[in-house]
Amino acid sequence: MIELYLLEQLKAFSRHGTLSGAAEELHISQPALSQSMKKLEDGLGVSLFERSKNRIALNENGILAAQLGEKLLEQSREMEERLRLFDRSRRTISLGVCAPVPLWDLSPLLAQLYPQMTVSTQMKDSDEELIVGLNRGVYQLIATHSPPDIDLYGQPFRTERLFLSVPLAHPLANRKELVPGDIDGQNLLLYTDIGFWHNFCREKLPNAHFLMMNEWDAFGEVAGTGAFPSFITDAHMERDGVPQNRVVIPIIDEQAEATYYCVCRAESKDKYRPLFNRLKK
Amino acid sequence: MIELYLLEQLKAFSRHGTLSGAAEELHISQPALSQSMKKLEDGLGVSLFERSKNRIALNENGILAAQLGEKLLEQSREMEERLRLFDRSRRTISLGVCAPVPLWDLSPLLAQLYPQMTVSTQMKDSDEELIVGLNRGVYQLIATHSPPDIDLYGQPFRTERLFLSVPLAHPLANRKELVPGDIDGQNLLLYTDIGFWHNFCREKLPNAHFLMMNEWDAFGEVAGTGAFPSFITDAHMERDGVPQNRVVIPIIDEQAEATYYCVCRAESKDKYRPLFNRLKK
DNA sequence: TCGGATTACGTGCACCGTAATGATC
DNA sequence: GATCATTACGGTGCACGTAATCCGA
Repeated sequence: MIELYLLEQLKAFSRHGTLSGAAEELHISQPALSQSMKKLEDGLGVSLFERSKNRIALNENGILAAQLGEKLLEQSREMEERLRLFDRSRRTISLGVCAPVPLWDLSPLLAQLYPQMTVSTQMKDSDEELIVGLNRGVYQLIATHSPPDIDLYGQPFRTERLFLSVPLAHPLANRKELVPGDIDGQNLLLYTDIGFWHNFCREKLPNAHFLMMNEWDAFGEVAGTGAFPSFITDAHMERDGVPQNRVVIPIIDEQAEATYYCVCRAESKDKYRPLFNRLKK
Repeated sequence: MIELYLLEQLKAFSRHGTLSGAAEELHISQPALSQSMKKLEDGLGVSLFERSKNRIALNENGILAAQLGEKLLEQSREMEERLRLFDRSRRTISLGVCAPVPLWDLSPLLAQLYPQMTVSTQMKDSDEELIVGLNRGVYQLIATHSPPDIDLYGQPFRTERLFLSVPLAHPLANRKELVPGDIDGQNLLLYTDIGFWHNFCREKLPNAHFLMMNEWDAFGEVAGTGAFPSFITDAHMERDGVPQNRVVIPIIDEQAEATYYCVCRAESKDKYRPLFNRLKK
């Protein structure tokens, strides 16, 4: 049986055209490479080189061998790659979410229920992307804000409702409720990683001016103290409390309220049964 | 880089399910195999086995690795096979002929003109088969009894004419010439390896009874002394002389005379130029 | 107790390096 | 003389073997 390191050496020679050049690249001595190539010819039972006294070159066999060898090496690399990827996928749960809040429930639960697995998460704006990813195996679990198709399995586990947080002195501060039209055109402070809520902003507030912030802490600080209105949700207030010195006004719109569903492929239902049971509570 | 012998060992283990069984098949010791499998896991950076104290089995990774490994080994074998075949084809001229007689000219000429090549010959009943083989690279040269298509290159180099050889006492012995109808229905001695002449027998002598002989010497003996008529050709008589105590009668039929053409692919024309030149004489 | 896996340790070979030689420019 | 390949020879790592140990049926 011919071994791959010999093919790697042949490949190097094929690139350089000289044993010395190839040997240098391979970090082995020239005589060692010379012997290896003999060994390769011997193992294959086929001559691969035209040898003159101090010159060596591939013959037709050698050219073909170098091509086929390179292909084989490529396939071997692919195989290793696939194995490592498969292994990684076996020990990680890839979680796709449509917004940050579902993570608050799912992350700790997954860590607790599957302690030997690592959880990797990705946020997408659209449920469609998440569903495609789930079906393709990119995700094992997804959190959407729409009920799952019948060929998937899932259940609702949380709702989130959108409010506007404005400074006390803000013109809207005395309102009891708002519709998107009240906000459109304003300057608004916005955290970048909000998943599908971006769609709400794009569709319902096409004329608003957003000040995007991608650091959560900094955003929290500015949102709590600055002069700009910002969005906040019931979920956030449950966790972090109601902001001081701000007026929090509910937004009345069908898209201002979301129900989150945890979804997996139908065949994985049993595997994630513990998770779904816990989410029911 | 992972080496193939490790995959071979993994494959053996995958078949047996135990290290001891696989080690036996591989003619190595059990500890050696145990270490090899560790080395494989280490090289791949992936666990392949579920180990309990005195039991070891493939895990999901291992199952996949065994599958992929087997595929890779298969590809490596294919590569070796292809190389050896290619090498063989480089140093052999495959010659397809439609009858034995063309070999008398071509074999010695090829041996003389291409002394470093070995010549392998194959006989076929139909020119079509030969031409397909030529186009597919199965043959480098063919001898047909019909002129070559325009996309091929070839030239005529010999004719052969069919006679019937009958004992002196045979009812046909006084005839000056024969047509197939005179012979059909008779018992005839026939050598098996006659190439396209079989077609003549099938088409023109559908009711004849053939006594097939596949050994040339034995055939020659029986044909020269026995009571049965047999075919003979001018080429044979030129080489071996006219048979004693027999009457040799020409057969009158368009298919009873053949002109042989030596044919190669158009792009090989120059390569076989020396051969064609010699055949012209 | 037997079959099977691992650990520990020794060994031989194969691969590689160094040195020397030969050959061509 | 410089470059490049081969031959010769010596060293070392590694794949394998043997022996010992542990474990479970």
